[in-house]
Order: sequence, then structure tokens, then C-alpha cells
Amino acid sequence: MLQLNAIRENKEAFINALKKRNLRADAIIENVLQLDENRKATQTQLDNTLADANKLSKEIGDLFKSGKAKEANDLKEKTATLKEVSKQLTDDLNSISTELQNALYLIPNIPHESVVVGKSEEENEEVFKEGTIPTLFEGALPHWELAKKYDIIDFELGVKIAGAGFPVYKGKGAKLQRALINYFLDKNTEAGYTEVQVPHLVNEASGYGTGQLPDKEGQMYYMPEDDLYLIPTAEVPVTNIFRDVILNEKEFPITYTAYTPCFRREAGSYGAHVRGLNRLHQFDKVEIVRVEHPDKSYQALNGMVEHVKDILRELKLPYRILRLCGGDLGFTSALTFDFEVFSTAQDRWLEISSVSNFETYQANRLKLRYKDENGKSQLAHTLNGSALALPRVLAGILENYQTEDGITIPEVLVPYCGFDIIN
RNA sequence: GGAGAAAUGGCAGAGUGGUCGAAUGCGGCAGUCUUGAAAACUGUUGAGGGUCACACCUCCGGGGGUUCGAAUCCCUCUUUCUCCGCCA
Repeated sequence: MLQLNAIRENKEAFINALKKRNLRADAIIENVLQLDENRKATQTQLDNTLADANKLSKEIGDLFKSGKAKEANDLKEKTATLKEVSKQLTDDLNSISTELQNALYLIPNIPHESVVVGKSEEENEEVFKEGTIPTLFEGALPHWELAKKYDIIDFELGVKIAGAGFPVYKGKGAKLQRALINYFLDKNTEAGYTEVQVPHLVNEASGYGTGQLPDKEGQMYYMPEDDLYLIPTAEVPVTNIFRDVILNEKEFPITYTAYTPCFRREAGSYGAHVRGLNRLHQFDKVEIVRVEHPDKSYQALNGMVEHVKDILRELKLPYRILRLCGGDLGFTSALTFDFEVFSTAQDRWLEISSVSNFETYQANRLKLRYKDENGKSQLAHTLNGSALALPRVLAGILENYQTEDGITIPEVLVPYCGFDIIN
């Protein structure tokens, strides 16, 4: 959520920045500012009315104490109007505030200056590329065929138990998955991230805190009986650890990592690009989350990018990094780098990590603040990234590491797997 | 799931209708003392709205009510604890 004060002072800058998202925000911004004016005016009226009422109450109390019951009762009558007025003003204030809040929820974050205009993912900028794309033998297969051939992932069985998009991992497939989780967690904790295990279901307030609500509820599984949402990413529970928190400046940087399954409804997805592991309703991911001082957040973002690079180098997977254009940038993000692994057998790039700085956007919703050197509360910056998402990394490994004798295991994973080939 | 008790500032813990945004202790911060630190002493220390700054307003788990006036009384929800039941 954007900060009203900032909007008020830099209206034009906000409108211009939002153009990168192909959003014409003039009217929305104008409306928000107007609502805020109304809110303030109503608040002032209400405050004055309450001040009058408080004064009268005090007088009445004093009169009763000094035995002047008659004067007191006379005054009581005067409070009746004040009560009515304040009731009305309170109602007005509530409805204006709600309207303002809802309007603010609908404005996405301001893109960072380095973000380019663009309509869709086609216009994302490739900023880095590394690794060798392997030349595969004749008859190399996409991962869903490999999964069947070596009996390591059973998609049909998942359909029987739950539905499409809920695969069953078997044998060495399951073990490789577990190896990846442990490897990622180890890499992250070695880099200083503290491992946490968090709930996989969250309440509504948490959904609002990180920005999944109100506009993306269709993407989350919801349990009406208990009013809980299955997490679409560990970002939600982990970042919400810091909802309503005021940090001491000395506590920066805060760095957490968490492994969780992720649940996504993926309503509207279809076609060849969602085959196999490419798009699932349930998948595993290891996430890194940081809470940073505003002056340090971009440095931290770079650090996260370097960290993910390091992991992909160790896995020896060919990858590239994209800086998302305005049209593809997530609602709450100011700057996002996507990592994509090249899948040779599918001849396409697969997104396996997304690293973002949200600046104060989430912090404002979360009320995540810190005390600056003057003792004033300031909003912190939040960041997160996948390190890494499992299924497509798995797909990349299966496809790029296949040989005619089987699928070899990346060297760094062998100690975690306990085997070096799937055949 | 059933019965009972409770929810107050960073923490502990007073406060049962007006003088309470809230005693006291701990913690935090600043200072005195000290070569430095500790101890001791002194001061200071919740959040939000509003204002140029004051004033002023709101917040004692959430919501609603009674009253001129609510941390304090009533209703309701949530959470926590104890006991019972069930259970990985």
C-alpha cells in the first residue's frame, strides 16, 4: 500500500511511475487524495465534537460532586445533541475511511526507476546469462516422459488422489526432491539466513499484510469453515511474522529462510506449457525473506540475486536473469528479477526464482516499522525471493542431466541423495 | 467438544464508574560517578490521527451496548490458561 503523505507531495511522480505498469492512475490518485481530504475534515469535526462532550462531562462530574444536582441535570440535556452529532460523524468517518482504504488497496506499488515500460513478459529485459546449454543425445525426453520412464513421478496417481497438478513423487524422485530442499536450506543458512518453520495456513490479516488480498483471493485455496487460506508462498507467513512490529534499527538486517509447500489454484491456466511439473497446484519451495533498512534494501536485493546465482552455478544449470518490465511486475513489487533455467528437452526457459524488493509497500500494510536515530517510527523495507522453487529446478535437472544411461545427479546433490544416477 | 478462570504499555503487574494514557518493578535510552565497565544515583521512555507548532481526538484483546462520563458495568466474538474428553 502506498503512503498517502508521499502521494500528496509527489502526485505527478506517482502518476508517471505508474504509467510503466500501463496504468493511467490520474483519476484513482485524485480520488484517493479527495477521500483523504474528506477524511481529515470529518475527523476534525468529530474531534471537536468529542472535545466539547468531554468538557461537558467533566463539568457535570464537578457539579455533582459539589452537590449542584440541578445544574448538572440541566447540562446533561445539552449533551444529547452532541451525542447525536458525534454518532453521525463517526459513521461518516468510518465509511470514508473504508472507502479510502479500499481505494488504496487497488493501487499497485511504484516501479523502481530501472524498470522499463512494457506490456507483458515479452518485454522483460535479460540482464544476465550464464552456464552452458548441454547438447543432448538423440531421443532426449521432456521431464514428464522421463518421470514415467524411471517411475519417479506419477502424475496420474496424483489426479486420482487429489486432481491435476498434484503429482506423487516416488522413490529416487521423492528422495531427489527432499535432497533439493535440504541443499537449499543449507545454502541459505550458510549465507546467514535463519531457518523458520511456519504455518501453511494463514488468516485474512496475513493475506492483506503481504498483498495477496484483497485482489488475488482467487489464486488461493480458501477454507470457509475456519476462514483460513492455504499459503501460495512462504512469503506470506514469514513476512507476517513482522506484522505490527516496531524494530530497533540495530536489528537490521533480518534474514529468514523457510521451506514450505505452496498451494495455488492457478485458475485459468491451461495448455502445453502447464504439462508435467511446469505448473502445479501444490509444489515445494524454499524462500528467503529479508527486512531491511530503506537505505540498504537495494544492496540486499543484489545480495539475494548473487546468492541465487551461486546456487545455480553449483547445480551447473544454464540460467538467465530477467528484470521484469512494468507490465509483468507483481502488484506489490518495486523491482523484480526472475531467474529462468533453460530446459533443453523442452527448448524453453523455466522460471525458477523471483527475487523482489517491495520497499515500503508491504511494510505499510503490515505496519512494520523501525525507530530511526531520532526515535521516530519509519517504515522498513521487505524483500523476498525463491531459493529455490523445486518443480522446475527438478525439471531442469532431469532434462539437462539425462544421458542414454540414465539421469545423472548434480555433484553437489549426491551427498544429499545418496545416489548419483537415476536409471 | 464440555466446565471454569483470565486478557492492561517491551516484559511483569496494580487499577471495579469521573482526579487514569494508566501506580510500581524490570528492561530500554540519556546523564552523574569511573581510566573504562559494572553497581549506585538522576532524568527520560507506548502507538496513531491532527497542527507550522501547540491545542485537541482515539486506543487498556476485537466488536457492540448502558451512562453526562467506561480500563472499570452489560452483551458478543476471539485468544490464552486449568480440569475433563478425544487424539498425531
